[in-house]
Amino acid sequence: MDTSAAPTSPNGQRPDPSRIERLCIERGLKMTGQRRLIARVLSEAEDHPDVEELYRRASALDSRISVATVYRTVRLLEEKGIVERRDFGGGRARFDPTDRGHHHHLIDVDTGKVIEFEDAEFERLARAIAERLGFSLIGQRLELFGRRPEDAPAARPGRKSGR
Amino acid sequence: MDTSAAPTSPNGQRPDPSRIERLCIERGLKMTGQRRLIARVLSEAEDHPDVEELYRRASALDSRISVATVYRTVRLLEEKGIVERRDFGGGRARFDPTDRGHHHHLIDVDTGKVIEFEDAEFERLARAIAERLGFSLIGQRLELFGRRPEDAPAARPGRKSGR
DNA sequence: GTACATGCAAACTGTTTGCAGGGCA
DNA sequence: TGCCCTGCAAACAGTTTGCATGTAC
Repeated sequence: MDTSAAPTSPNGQRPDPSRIERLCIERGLKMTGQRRLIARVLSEAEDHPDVEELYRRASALDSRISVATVYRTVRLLEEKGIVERRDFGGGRARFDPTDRGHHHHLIDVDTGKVIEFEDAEFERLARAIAERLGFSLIGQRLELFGRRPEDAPAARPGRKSGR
Repeated sequence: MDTSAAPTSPNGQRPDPSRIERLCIERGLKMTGQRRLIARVLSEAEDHPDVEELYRRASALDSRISVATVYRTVRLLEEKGIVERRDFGGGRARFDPTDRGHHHHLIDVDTGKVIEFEDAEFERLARAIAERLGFSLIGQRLELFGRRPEDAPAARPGRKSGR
């Protein structure tokens, strides 16, 4: 997509560290070529890729990487709080850099597209509900499934949650 | 848990159809011994069992059932809208009879226990958010993850659940 | 009687892990 | 240089499925 986004120093030096790479260094991770690669793919992603997709994109940039490494790296990043593991159904984990800020998702049931949103009132409400039940809120998961009123596809609310 | 809940006719006839079994019949499912068994286990469950747990409970009542059948039946019930598939993390699907009404879940991150709750304000808010984004709300998923404060006020047993 | 449900075990999918070799600090 | 990372493939867990047999309607 955005090949121009590969920042290279004037004389062919290593590209500038990506957003996520900088975070990795900050948290003291040893930066190998593979980790740098994954960091860059994640930095450039505007969606929520799963491991397979990360592997595909990383391989395209440099094929000397294996899925096992993607799994290990992604888990490491999760432990360091650099990405969050998401589950939108479909059985594969998807990943979301935390530095994009806290947000939730609305899934378009017709197209499968995922829209991010934030809502302060919801945050407040979630905390209030947890407290009402005698808990302090650690985390939350909110997903809305919606349909654009405009288009009227023949199909009924499809149930494509199969695995 | 509630073994006394096995309803038997005066003279040892077949137990009355369970809540879920009635729903199955309503939707035209062929009722075999195994399906009746699973229907009963689900009717009596007050938590959100996974397949393994359903299998365990069903086997205890009648060992002539296999996991494969539990998987197939549970999928069938989902297609018929009789149960909902849930994912509370941990990699196994858990099941929730729909006739218990619409509700959300708070998961105790320390014990794994699941507490059900409803909240009218949230329903309102969810619809409003979807509309704001240009969608009409089809479905939603809300899960809160919480921790009981150290000096826990030993919250009253509300609607408890989980495993 | 027939179409469909079941049990068994093998197949599949996503993910993790042991081991030998390689690379970063 | 030493420790950790990586690739490979085998191991795993949850779930699905093909086939022969059994059973509800």
